[in-house]
Amino acid sequence: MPNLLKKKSAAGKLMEFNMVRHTVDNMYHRNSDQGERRFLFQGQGKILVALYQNDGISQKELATSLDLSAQSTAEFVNKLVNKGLVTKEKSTTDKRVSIIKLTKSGREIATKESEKIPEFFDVLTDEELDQFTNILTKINTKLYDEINESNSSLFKKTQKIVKEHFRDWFL
Amino acid sequence: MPNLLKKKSAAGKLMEFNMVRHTVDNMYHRNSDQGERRFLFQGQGKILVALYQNDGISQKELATSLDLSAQSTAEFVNKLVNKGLVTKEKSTTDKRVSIIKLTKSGREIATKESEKIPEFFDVLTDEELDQFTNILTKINTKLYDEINESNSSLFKKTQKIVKEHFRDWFL
DNA sequence: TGATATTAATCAGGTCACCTGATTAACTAC
DNA sequence: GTAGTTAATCAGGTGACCTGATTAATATCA
Repeated sequence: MPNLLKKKSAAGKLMEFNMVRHTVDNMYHRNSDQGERRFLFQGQGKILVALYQNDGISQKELATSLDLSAQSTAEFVNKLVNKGLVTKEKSTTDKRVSIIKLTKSGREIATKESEKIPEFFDVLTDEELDQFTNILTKINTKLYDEINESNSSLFKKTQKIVKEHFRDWFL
Repeated sequence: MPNLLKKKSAAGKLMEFNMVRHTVDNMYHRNSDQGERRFLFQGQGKILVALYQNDGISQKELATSLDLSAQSTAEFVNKLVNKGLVTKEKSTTDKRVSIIKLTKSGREIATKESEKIPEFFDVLTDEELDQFTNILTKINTKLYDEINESNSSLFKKTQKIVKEHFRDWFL
C-alpha cells in the first residue's frame, strides 16, 4: 500500500487535471463549435467513432457495443442523419433492422477526431511519456478489474470497444 | 518535441483511462445512487464543494467563481435547497442578493466527497505516484497556459478555484 | 400453419447539466 | 429623480442519457 500523502497528491493532481481540462474543453466548445475533446466518448461522437471502426452495422449492434439503450442510440443516429454525417437504411434481409453508415463528411470528422493527440503531451520528455503510459496501464487494469467484478458482461463489452477503438494507438 | 509514437501511446492510454473511468462512474451511478466520481466537477456537486471551501457566499459569487451562468447557478442551488443540503436567504444589507449556506447534511456530503481518494492509486508504487504527480503538474501548467492565452480572466478564476479547492491536497 | 414469443426500432416523456434572452426588483450615480 | 447597473428569476432550448409502452417483422413450436 503506497504512502498516503503521495496518494493524496496524485489524486489532487488528477482532479486538478480533470478540472482544468474540463475548463479548456468548455473554452473551445464555447468559442468555436468544433474541437471538443470529450467528443469521442459521448453521444453522437461515440456513434461516429464506433462506425469509423466498424462501418455499416445495425443500430442494435451499435447500441450493444456502446452499451447504450436502443432509444439513446436512435436519438443520436437521427441527429447524425440530420447533420448528414451518417445514413440509415433498412436491411433487405431483415426488415426490422436499420443499417447505419458513415457518409463522406461523417468519415472525415471521425478520422480527424479519433486521431487527435492533445498538445499538452509536447511538454513531456520521452521518459515521462513512458512513465505515464506505464502508470495508466496499471490503473486501467485495476479499473477493468473493478468493472469485471461488478458486471462481467459490461467488462467484455468495454474490452471489445477499447480493442477496436484503440487498435491504431498501441502498436 | 517528444517521440511521436510515445506520444501516441500516452494519448491512447489517457483516452482509454477516460473511457474506462467513465464506464466505472456510470456503473456506480446506475447501481446505487451514491458515489459518483464526477460529482465534484459538475452541477450541484460543484456548488456544494465550492461552499465547503467558502460557505455563506452569494449566489452571484458562486456563479462567478465557478464560471457558471447565473441561471444555472440558480437552478443547482434550488435543487440543493429542495434536497435540504443548502439554505438560501436574502442578504439584509442588499436585498437583491441571496446568501447560500451549507446545511449540516450538505456539509457532511461535501466533506465525504471532497476527501475521496480513488482506489486505483493503490496499485501504484510510491515512485510511480511521484512520477504521476510530476507529469500532471507539467501537463496542468501547459493547460493553464492555454487558458491564459485565450482568456485571461477565466485563467484567474480557474487558478483561484483550484487554489481554494485543493488547498488541503498539496501540502 | 397459425398462435405465441422475441426482436429492432420508434414514440412519449423524464432527468441532469448547461445555455441564451427577457424581465423584475433593488441599488447606484449623475 | 431619472437613468443605468446588478442579482436573481422565468421561460424556453440543447445534448446526453434513461424507462415504459407500442408497432412491425421475424422466429418458434405445438
